[in-house]
Amino acid sequence: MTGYAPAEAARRSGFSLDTLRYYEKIGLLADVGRTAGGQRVFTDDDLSWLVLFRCLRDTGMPIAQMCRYAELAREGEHTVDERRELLKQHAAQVEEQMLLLSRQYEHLREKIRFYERLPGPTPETEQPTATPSGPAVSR
Amino acid sequence: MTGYAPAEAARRSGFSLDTLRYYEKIGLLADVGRTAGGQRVFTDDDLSWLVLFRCLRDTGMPIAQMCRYAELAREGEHTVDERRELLKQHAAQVEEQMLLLSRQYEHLREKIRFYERLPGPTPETEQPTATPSGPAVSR
DNA sequence: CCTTGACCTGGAGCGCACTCCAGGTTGGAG
DNA sequence: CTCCAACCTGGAGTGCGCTCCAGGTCAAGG
Repeated sequence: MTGYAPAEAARRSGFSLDTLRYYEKIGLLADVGRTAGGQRVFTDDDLSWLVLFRCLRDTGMPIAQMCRYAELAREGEHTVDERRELLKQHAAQVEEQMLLLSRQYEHLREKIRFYERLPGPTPETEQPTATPSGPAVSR
Repeated sequence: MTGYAPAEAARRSGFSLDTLRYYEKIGLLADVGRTAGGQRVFTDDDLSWLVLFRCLRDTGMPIAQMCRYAELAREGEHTVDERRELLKQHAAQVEEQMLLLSRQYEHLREKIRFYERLPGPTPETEQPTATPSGPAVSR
């Protein structure tokens, strides 16, 4: 019921005004209300969509796919299966992403440990990944 | 000692040929060897740099920062402190990133659970985030 | 020697997700 | 009623990280 002015919606969603307008322009966020004079009024429903978009965006979903999802949702109840599948597929990709990220994070930590084992600028050779910890070549 | 042809280096590093050339062009990868005729020859050292770049890239470090790191490394041993700090700062950002990612992943899972609780296309209203699970507004 | 596939260069182009701008309108406070 | 900050529109511009291209060169097998 409560309506939010653009600035307030931006503040609450964490998206910029321009991004909100952009999302509407490309049809990601549809049917945003307007005042008589044409200024946008965001509802709680719009806000919860934005929360979802933030979640999907933060997890790396491309905008095109978010559009697809939103479109399906607008099409009605008979698309729930497809929507669920879309989200499940995305979740699987996020899992992969998390795995890769934590693996690479470990490499990074190892490299930092290497730097911490040499207290000050020592003489001698410098290799980038030559933390003596295994074969340098990955895959 | 072993030298790798461009295609082999690409295969081993997982970067495309174009990307390897690009990295050299912008000075990220420096002093790549050449044959008499001008064709690149990658060393194991180059390869280990590429492994590092892959790690940093996969964890979201912008190229400019990788360049900074590489430049420092080329400057010599007196930059180890700065290099360590650079990596530590990045690691901190990666931690944040992982936290955000897993939090948003949880939201995603919750949404999927919501979809799984409704077995087939049910009638009635459809709300995007209206998993009855708390305030919709996240900030 | 000839062929052919891998390689070279400089530079243009691309896809994504915004972000910025000019020039005009709206609407609530005083 | 006046003011001015917040808003509107369409469209151009940006930053990043590649990716592609044309037109030429290299080098190993036959």
